[in-house]
Amino acid sequence: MVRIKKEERELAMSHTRQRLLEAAAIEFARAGYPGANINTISTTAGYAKGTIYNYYSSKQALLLALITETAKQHLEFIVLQVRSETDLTRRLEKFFQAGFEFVTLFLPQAQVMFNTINGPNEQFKAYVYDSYQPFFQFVSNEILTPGIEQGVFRPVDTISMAMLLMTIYLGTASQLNAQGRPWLDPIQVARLAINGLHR
Amino acid sequence: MVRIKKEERELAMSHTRQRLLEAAAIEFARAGYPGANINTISTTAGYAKGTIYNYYSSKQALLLALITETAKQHLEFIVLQVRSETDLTRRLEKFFQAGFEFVTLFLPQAQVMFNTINGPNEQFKAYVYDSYQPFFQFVSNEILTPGIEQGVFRPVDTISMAMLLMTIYLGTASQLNAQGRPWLDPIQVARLAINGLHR
Amino acid sequence: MVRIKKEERELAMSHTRQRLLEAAAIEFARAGYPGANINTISTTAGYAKGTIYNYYSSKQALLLALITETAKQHLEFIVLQVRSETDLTRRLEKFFQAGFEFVTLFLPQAQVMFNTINGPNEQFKAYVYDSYQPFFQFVSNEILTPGIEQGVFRPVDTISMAMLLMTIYLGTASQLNAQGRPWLDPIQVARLAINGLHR
Amino acid sequence: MVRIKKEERELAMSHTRQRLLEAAAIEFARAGYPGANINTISTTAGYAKGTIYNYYSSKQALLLALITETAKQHLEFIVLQVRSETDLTRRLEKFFQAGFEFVTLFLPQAQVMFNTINGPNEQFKAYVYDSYQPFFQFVSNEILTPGIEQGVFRPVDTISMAMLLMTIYLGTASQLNAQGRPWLDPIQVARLAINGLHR
DNA sequence: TATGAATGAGAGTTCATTCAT
DNA sequence: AATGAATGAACTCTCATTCAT
Repeated sequence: MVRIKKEERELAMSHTRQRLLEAAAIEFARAGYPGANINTISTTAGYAKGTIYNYYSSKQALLLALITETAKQHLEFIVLQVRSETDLTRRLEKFFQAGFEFVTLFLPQAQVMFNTINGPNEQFKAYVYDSYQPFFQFVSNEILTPGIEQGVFRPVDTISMAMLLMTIYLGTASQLNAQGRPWLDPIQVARLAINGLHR
Repeated sequence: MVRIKKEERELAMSHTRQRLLEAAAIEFARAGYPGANINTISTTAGYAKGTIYNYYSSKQALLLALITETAKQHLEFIVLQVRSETDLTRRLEKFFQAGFEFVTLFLPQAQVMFNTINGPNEQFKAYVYDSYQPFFQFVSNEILTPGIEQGVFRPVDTISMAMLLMTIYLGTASQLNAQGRPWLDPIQVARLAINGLHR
Repeated sequence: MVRIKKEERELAMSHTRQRLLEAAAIEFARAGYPGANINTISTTAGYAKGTIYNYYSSKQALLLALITETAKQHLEFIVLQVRSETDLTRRLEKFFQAGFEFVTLFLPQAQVMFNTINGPNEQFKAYVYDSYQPFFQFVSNEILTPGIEQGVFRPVDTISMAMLLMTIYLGTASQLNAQGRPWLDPIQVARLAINGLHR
Repeated sequence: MVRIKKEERELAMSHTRQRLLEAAAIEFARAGYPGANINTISTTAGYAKGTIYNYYSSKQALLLALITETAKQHLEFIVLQVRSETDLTRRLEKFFQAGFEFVTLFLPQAQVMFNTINGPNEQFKAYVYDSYQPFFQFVSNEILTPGIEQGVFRPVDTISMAMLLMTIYLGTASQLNAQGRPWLDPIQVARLAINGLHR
């Protein structure tokens, strides 16, 4: 009895948490961290002002939770698609394609990441980098290193090149037109990177 | 007599204005627009809180003035160096080199531009784009178009490629290490772009 | 259950609102609109500075709410007493008497009205006039017009005479001695008006 | 030589003083004392911000000087016209007529007096009353007392009636329409007062 | 005498956070 | 678990006043 109630409660709380994170993404994207309004987040999620503090201890904690969550989704989303290719050049292409697709599908979340990583708050920036470590590892281990080994790519420092590719991806995908879509073509960006990497 | 006095005064005011802009760059870079503190800016510049309003009508006006000023300097700085080269490939390389150098020399100003262009405020973003129009024109007219005509570069849409290059430049140059220097090598970035552009 | 809670809350909020309006009257009366201090108002009402903005969106909104509220009370107070008389001359006398009594009973509110109507802010002045329209109507319809019809008063333009009487009332009742009481006798003022009106 | 220079200087200063007072009247009338802007006053007068402090030690001192000056002019203006009549009833009428005329001719100055006397600042109010003492004396001594002696007016307490008449005059003359003219007819107001006073 | 750049106290307002219900 | 009234620190901006020139 108690068990069931507990489970129900946890389910409900998890649901609330999700709604709050979604609302937080929208509001942080709209106004940036300092400009974001806690009240707006709660209201958008369908709750009252105070509710948010039952789930997150502060505005800052809310942002960090959102970053963690988004980084996880982001990695998962891209890894799945990239791994579906075996050809390394195709993988690189897919990396940019999937990346741009993620931006389109999870626009507010993506905007928050971009703004945070390009924003002035060093603490938040570092947190994003930490959260994206697996991402760098993935690009290095499953695209660049095997590509170099197979002689498809020029021999480069994989970690720093992974960072460069990530930077290019983030930089280009974050340039959005009025409809909130990237105005650069992922294929064009990918081709630039591929040409630059091919031996 | 009056003439000299007036000139002296204008010189002094211009000096004050410069100090305020410099301090504004530092503070806006440190904390972003919403987090920047007007009092800190004045104090950093060596003046009292109210003085800033003798020169700029609002915090927003101050930021816009800083953007205008920085864009002018930025363009001038890069154009001078790029034009010293005649070879188009070297020009592209120089573009990235000079760009990265500008970031190192005018770090706070550069950070403000990067943060603004990647920040959530659409009005400010548009203002930066407007201020950088001559920049796009320059890359298109004096690097890409002649390069394509001479057969050095692949035929591409020069305007959209100029934007892509700018985006890559901004994206990569804005990734700074703890010492405030770009942790990517401009030559590496330039080579990627050049390889991507060569026919 | 929820119903009761809601009602309780609304009651409490209404109470707070009243306290804030009372405090606002005192402070606006003490210092005038531009000189009034929001912090003082909140504190006088027993709340913190910010609380006021949970109820009124701005200092201006607070003043307008106070004017509306006071005009309503003022009209009600005077109408009730004037209507208790049937003789028109007595009604006019009662009008002044009740008016002066209102000033004594609701001194800060009355002072705010007087100061506002005589102050330099045209917007506020117009708002007061609008709020007092029922007042002019009342004096015209229930004192002057029937008085003229019964031959008690000289035939005059009732609306402009109503304004004149109001002006005299406001002008005389607003002259307060150090104890905050009108230093003119309402009866004396009324007699002047009555002699002036009698045929 | 020195003598002449001194005189010249005093003449110039007196001229400056006049212009400052005129500008002060306009600005105080426009915005009230707390809302009035010292800078605007100086500029309106054709001087720089600091100049005003060479003549008046503070904003408050400026207002008091303006009140003194205006009261003097006001009295002079009315006394002259009232004394041209010998009939006491005509004198009372003339009192209102001249008073309303003064408002029309010296609108900003008049508005400042009205606003000050009806405003919340007790110190300023008291200063106005002091400055108008000769006025009360004049009405009492040269209109009411002889009128009662000649049996033209009812026997009343002249001082308090003088105050009442002044209050009515101030109250009615201060109600200005959009063109800045009193919207009550001085003759109508005078007749009311006369009817009220006649035996 | 006139100037106007500099000052800084003080204002209205916002909003993250608390906590009693 | 959810609420929302209350809080008060912190912010941008205004403007009377000073004073070196």
